[in-house]
Amino acid sequence: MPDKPTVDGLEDKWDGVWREQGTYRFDRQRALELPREQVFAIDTPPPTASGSLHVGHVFGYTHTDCVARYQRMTGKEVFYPLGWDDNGLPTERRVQNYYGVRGDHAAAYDPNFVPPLQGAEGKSVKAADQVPISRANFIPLCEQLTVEDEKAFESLFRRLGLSVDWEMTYRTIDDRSRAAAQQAFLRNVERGEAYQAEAPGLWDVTFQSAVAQAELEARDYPGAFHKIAFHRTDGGTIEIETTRPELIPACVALIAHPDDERYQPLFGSTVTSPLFGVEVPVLAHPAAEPDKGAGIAMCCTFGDLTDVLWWRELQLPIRSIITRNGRLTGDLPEWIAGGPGEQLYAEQLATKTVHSAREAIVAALRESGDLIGEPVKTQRKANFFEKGDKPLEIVTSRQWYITNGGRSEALREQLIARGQEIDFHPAFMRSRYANWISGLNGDWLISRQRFFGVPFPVWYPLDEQGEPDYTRPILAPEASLPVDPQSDVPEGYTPEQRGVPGGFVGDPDVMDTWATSSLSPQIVSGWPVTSNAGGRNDEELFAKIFPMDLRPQGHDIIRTWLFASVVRAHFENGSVPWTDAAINGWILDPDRKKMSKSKGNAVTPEDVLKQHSADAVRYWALAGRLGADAAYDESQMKVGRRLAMKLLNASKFALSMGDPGDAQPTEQLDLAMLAALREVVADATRGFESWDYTRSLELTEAFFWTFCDDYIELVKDRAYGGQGEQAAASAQAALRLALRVLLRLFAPFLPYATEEVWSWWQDGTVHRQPWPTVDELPSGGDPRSLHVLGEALAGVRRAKSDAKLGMRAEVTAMTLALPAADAELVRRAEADLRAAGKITGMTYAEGPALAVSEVALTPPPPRK
RNA sequence: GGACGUAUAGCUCAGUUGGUUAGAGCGUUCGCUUCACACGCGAGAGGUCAGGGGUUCGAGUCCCUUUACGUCCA
Repeated sequence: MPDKPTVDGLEDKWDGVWREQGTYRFDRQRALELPREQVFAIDTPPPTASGSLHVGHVFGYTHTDCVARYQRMTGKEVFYPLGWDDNGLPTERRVQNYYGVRGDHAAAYDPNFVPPLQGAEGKSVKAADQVPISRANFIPLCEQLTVEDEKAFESLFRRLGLSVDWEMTYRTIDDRSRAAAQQAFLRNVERGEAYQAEAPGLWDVTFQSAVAQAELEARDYPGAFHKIAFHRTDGGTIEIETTRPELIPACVALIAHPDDERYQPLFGSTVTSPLFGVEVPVLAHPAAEPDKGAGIAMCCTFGDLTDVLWWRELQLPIRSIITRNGRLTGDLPEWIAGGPGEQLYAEQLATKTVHSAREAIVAALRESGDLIGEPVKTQRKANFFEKGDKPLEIVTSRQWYITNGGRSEALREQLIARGQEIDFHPAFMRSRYANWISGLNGDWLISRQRFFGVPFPVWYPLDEQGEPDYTRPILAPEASLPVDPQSDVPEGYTPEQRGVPGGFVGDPDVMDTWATSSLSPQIVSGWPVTSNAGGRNDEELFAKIFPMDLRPQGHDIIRTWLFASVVRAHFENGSVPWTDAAINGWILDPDRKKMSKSKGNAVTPEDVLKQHSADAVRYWALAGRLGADAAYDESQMKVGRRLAMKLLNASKFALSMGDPGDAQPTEQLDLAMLAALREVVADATRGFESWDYTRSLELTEAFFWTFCDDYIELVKDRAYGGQGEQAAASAQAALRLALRVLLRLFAPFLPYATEEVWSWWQDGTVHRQPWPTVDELPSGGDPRSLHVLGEALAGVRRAKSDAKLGMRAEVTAMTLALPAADAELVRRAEADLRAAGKITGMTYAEGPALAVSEVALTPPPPRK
């Protein structure tokens, strides 16, 4: 037992011990032998290991750890792995900045490639200065850097005290994950749940990739309404308002609401577009908004998602002019060729950016007189990729999709019903899930034209002209997974046939990262992958723990990770992936804004942990309730640190009173304190069982302060022997009994301080002790006794405080007024009260409520 | 425009099936070297429970409504 205990340094000491002793190791054999309800399996979010963590991460992970620790102490075998979501765009971007490179599908492989930079941070390298390199050169850099980042993350999570089994980590890009993602995909294809389609989709010009609905973010974007005249055959005009005049050459129809009387006479007629003279129909569709602009809109294929809807539902032709690089197509569109706008298009629009094309068109409209008035500036809502900063375009391309209910009422209902099988904590989070499904407008687009991800296990045969035949995809056999179609060769072909007529070509795309991470329950639980890549198939374990117990995650990814996981388990396993979902809130900075690295308001957890200690940071995190956003608040960490310090000091003091051997508590006050603790044990357990562990912490903490401030103060004289040996033994026994229970109640919250104290006088780790039960504590006491004695002591303290004297002042006389029943409780512990209050003279009086009066005080002698 | 959530002390938050005088911590004020802790201890001040209406013997809590804020969707 140290002389001056401190929380500093406990992390290094105990993390090492826990690692060495395998304190948190998952015992597979025991799990298999136990009944299912005695196993607790957690599907932890794999963090994106790109760059540094911020305190927002610490928040959610601490909550999960607290639950894991509690469940472990109740005797369950806790399955608590952790993975790294290393594939995907965040990693690519970090690699680009770190090494000063950029993936380029057109670049050739360089076997002797050395990156121009090592360890650059942030945006110190301009995009234009990044060296374009081949996919084959780019991937190894991603591999290298993520491994480094993951080490830093693990070390931080260990320091935080996460009780995960660090021997069960996985990466979403490792062999097993890739094989699992590919196998699940192939089965989706076989069952008709995945398909490829040539269809209009959202496209990020900057990242050169398709984007899914779940990755959208609507943002305000400056624009201007242009009032533009379309020409009727009778010589009149129809005026429309648009923020995207550059799309006039792509116009396929004008559309108004069917009930709009202004346009009803025109439905079915045709008009011609200004400048280009293309004839387009005037049609009716309920998605047109009568009170927006002129109430009639031009439909272009494709300006936005409404255009896609119209195109699909009204069977309109495709007149696409925006290409993947965000510029207008360089080929003269056939519907413009030979018309009045041919020259305009060829000379001023072809290959131009959207921005320059708009300027050219507006100038031409002004000249032709088809621009009515001047453009009016406005803020329009535009769709952005959540990680991008240019509005998304819609381009038509061939992509893979997984059905998710967006185009099937029946599937939508099934998936919403799956949500009913999951207990959400808090329960209202289920409506986020159901709302998202109800609002889906298409299937899940999973192709990404990126580099660092899981490739599609698919090739396409090439015909005599060297064009791929997408109708006959060559699927990799399950036993061969994982495959990379860029380097692996499909059965029946030779490497020389790659890219030549009559040969084959690999699908160049990778999957959306959610298409892999949505399988995390299967990946971690041992779901058998036919090839057993990575050697971690475990059919027995999978049968035991799937569906898992708990999915903890943030509310912002209900629409992505949670939903996608339910979709995959629904298809592959015909069940939910887990029975409970615990949804944590965000960390807000003091201005109530979400803390995030990109906003520059994030605090790095390394410094915070060092400054306040892991227990302190955990205390802050665990004081935030499930589902509620929490303010970043270092003052709460200071409180946590104070609590951990108090636990060390009070425990040291209590233990220093002496070891009573086999003696049992007999004194009334001791039994009263233990009876109060019985209630705390019952309530704290109830808190955990109802997913309200914050309440358990509050209850335990409140009791602990009473224990320190009142109980210890009241009994310390007696415990030192002031009332004889037997009375001392009772106090000593009660102190140790209480401590043994308190340490276990605190263990899920403050793993370091509790383990430290436990080690002073007990064997083994506190984290493998059984969760306390009321039966461990004697039931004979009256909890009210501790309360009344505490009140009486407070009265004495108040008198001294009012007299501006120290607590060492002697009370030579006082009157204690209180109800008779309470007086009896005080009398039975009067010696304890006298000693704690330094009371040498006191008399009792009858009164309705406890009150201390007529106090005579003698100041303490000055100390030398 | 729709869905969900939030509104209680200067700040961060509790407040159970409706039931005494609405609680805690931080901060603040005053005091105290007290033989575990000054990273400490003791005491005090501080609230029209967002506004309005209703149900009830009784409302912070239930119902209606208004307002503000947050998130997601359109």
